[in-house]
Parts: sequence; structure tokens; C-alpha cells
Amino acid sequence: MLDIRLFRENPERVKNALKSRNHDTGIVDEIVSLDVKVRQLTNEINQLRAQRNNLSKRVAQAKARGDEQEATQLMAEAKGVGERIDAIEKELDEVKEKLDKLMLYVPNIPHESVPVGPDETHNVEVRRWGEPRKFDFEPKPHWDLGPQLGLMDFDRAAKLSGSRFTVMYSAFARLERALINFMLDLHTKEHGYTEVWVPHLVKRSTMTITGQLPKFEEEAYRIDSDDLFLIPTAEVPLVALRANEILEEKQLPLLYTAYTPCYRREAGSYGKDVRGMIRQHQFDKVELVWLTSPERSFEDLETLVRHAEEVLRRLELPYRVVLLCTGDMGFGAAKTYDLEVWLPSYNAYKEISSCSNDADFQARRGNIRYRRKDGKLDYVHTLNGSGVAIGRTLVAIVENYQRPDGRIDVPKALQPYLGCEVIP
RNA sequence: GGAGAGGUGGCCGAGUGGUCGAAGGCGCUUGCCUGCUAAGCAAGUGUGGAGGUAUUCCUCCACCGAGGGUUCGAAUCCCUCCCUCUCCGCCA
Repeated sequence: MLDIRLFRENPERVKNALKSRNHDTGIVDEIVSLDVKVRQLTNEINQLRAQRNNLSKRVAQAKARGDEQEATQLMAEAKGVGERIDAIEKELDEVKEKLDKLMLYVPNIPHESVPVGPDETHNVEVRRWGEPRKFDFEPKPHWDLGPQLGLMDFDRAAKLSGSRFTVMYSAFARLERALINFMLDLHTKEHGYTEVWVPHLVKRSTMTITGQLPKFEEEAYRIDSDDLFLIPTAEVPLVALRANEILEEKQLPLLYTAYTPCYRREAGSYGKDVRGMIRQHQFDKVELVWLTSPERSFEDLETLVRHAEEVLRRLELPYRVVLLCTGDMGFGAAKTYDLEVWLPSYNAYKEISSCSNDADFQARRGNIRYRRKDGKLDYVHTLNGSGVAIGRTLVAIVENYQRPDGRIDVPKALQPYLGCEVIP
């Protein structure tokens, strides 16, 4: 959520930001006019309330004096004022509700360092690491290799749950688990994150804080009977963890990491990544979240990206870092880097992590503040990033480390976690 | 799921219709005092919004779990919901 003052003081800036995101700008004028109305009505009500408070006070005084006649007269007067208040209040509530709702639908303003562009063709590659391997045989995509090894089972997954699900056995199942532990250990022991174990079902209000709701409800799995949502990423509980709290400046930055499954309906992605386990309704992910101060958050984003990169470096998987342009960023992001890992089956780099600074966007929605040294309250900045997506990492290992005989070498860093050098 | 208790300021805790944004204590901040520290004394100490040519001053409004209602007036009475705790039942 943006600061309403931005709309009052600089609506053009907001409009330009929305334009750069391919977003309709009419909403800005709507918000501005509703805001004017809200303040006007608020003032009227405040004046009337002051009047009524005054009358009520005089009622009490009159009664204390025993002057019943005076009291009765004042009460009648106050009642009239009260009726006017009620009428205006009703109007104010309606206007406010409209305004609040619209505010939740406005995306974040891109940071000045973000390239402007309509779509992913305007993203900027920042750096590359590693060389895609040259195969002296025809590498197999994981959706062929996995089932051939008897370690991945898409057919039975479909039998159980439909499309976009995967079943894995023995070495692959263990590989998934090894990756989780490897990543959590790296981030907690070497990068200073606190491991958090969180609920996977969250309330509507929680999903609203991080921006999944209200605009993207069709993307989320909802438990109708209890109005709970399956988390699409651990970012949701991790960011919302400190909602409605006031932190001390010296506590910042807070670094949280969590492993969770992620549940996504993938509505509107029909025909995209239909083969294999690249795009699933359920996938595992280790997430990184920072609550930090505004002064340093964009610096911190660089650090967060390095933390995610370190996972791929240790696993010796070739990747590149891409700075997303305004038109390609997510709803709440002020700035986003994607990490893309090399996938032989795609003959391309494929997103494996997305690291964003949401600035105060989520902190406003969640009312997450901190007390600065000068005593003033301010919103924290929130960062989030995958560190990294487990399923896609497994796929990357399977494809990049495959041998001509179909077996798969285990990256050195993972061998202690898996207890072997080759799969199966 | 059944029965009961309860949700007040950073914390503890008083307050059952009127000047209560809220006693008291703790904590914290500042000043005084004591050759340090502790103790003591004094003052201050919530958030949000609107306005006053006004980040540091002033005024007004709102906020005692959330929402609604009664009333001239609600932390206090009524209703609904949420949450916490205790006991019972069920359960990995």
C-alpha cells in the first residue's frame, strides 16, 4: 500500500509509476477525489462531535446542580447534533470503504534504479556465473530421465491429484529433502538467518498484508469452510509475522528463513511449462525474508541476492542474475532481481529465485513499524527472496549432472547430505 | 464439539454510565542529589487523523480485542464475532 499523502502531494508521480507498470492510471484520480471527500466529511464530523461532547459535559454539570430543566433541554439539543453526526458518518463510512479498497489495488512504485520497460524483453542481465555444460551426448529432459530411472512419476501423481503434480521415489525423494537441509544450513549457519517454522494455512488478513489479496485471490488455494488460504510462498507468514508490532531500531535487520511447501493454482498459465515439474501446484521452497530499515534496504537487497546466488554456486549450477524492468515486476515490488539457472531441457536460463525489495509497501499493509533512535516511528522495509526453489533446483541438478548412462552425479556440496556421489 | 474464565497503555493492574486517554505500580527518558553504582527526589513518558501560514507549539476528533446497538453521554450496559486460558470429549 502506498502512502495516501503521495496521492495528495504528487499524483503525477503515482500515475507515471503505474504507467510504467502497464497499469491503468484512472484509479489515481478516483483515489484523490475520494480522499478529498473523506477529509471534508471527517472535519464536519469532528466539529459536530466536539459540539456534542461539550453539550454532554453541560448535561452532567446541570444534573449535578440538580437543574433538571436545563439538563432536559441540553439533551434534546445534543440528540439533534447526534442525528446529524449519524447521517454524515454513514456517508463517510461508504466513502472510506471505497477508498481503502482502491488503495489495496494499487501496486508499488518502482525504485529509481529499475529500468523502465513494458515487458521481460527490457530486463537487464546483471551478471553470469558458470558455463553451461557442453554435452557429448544428447542430454535428456528430467521429465524423460526421471521416469526412466523410476524415480519420478507423473502418471500416478495425475491419478492422485491431477495435472501439475509430481510423485518422487527413493533417491529423488531424498534429494529433495537433502536440498532443503543444505539450503537451510547454509542460510542459518553462514548467512545469519533465523530458521522459522510457520503455518501453511493463513487467514485472509495475512494474505492481504503481503499483497496476494485482494487482487490475486484466483491464484490462491482457499479453504472455504474456514476462509483460510494455503500459502503460495513462505514470504506470506514470514513477513506477516511481525504485523502490528513496533520493533526497536537495534533489532533490525531481522533475517528469517523458512522451508515450506508452496501452493499455487497457476490460473492463467495453461500451456506454460506443461511438462515435468517446473511449474507445479505444490512445490518446496526455502525462503529468505528481511525486515530492515529504509536507509539500507536497497543495499540489503544486493546482499540477499548474494545469499541466494551462493546456493547455486555451491551446487555448481550455471546461472545468471537479471534485473527486472518496471513492466515485469510483481505487484508489491519496488525492485526485483531474478536468478535464472541453466536448464538443458529448455536450452535456456529459467527462473529459480526472485528477490525483491518491497520497501514499505507490505509494512504499511501489515502495520510493521520500528522506533528510530530519535524516537519517531517509521515503517520497516521488507525484502523477500527464494533461497531457492527446491523443485527447480532438483531438476537443474538432474539435468545438468546427468551422465550418458542415465545416472546422475551428486554435486560435492550435497554429497554429505545425500551420503552418496551418484544417483541412483 | 461441551462447560467455564478472560481480553485495558511497553509490562502488571484498577476502573460497572459523565470532567477517564484512563488510578497505582514496574519499566523507560530527563533533571537534581550522592566522589562511581545502587537507593532517593522531581518532572515527563501511547498511537492515528484533521486543522491552525507550523516535524519540536496549540486546538479538535478517534482509539480500553473487532464490529454493531442502547444513551445527551459507553472502557463501563446489550448483541455478534475473533482470540487466549482451564476442565471434559476427540485426536497425529
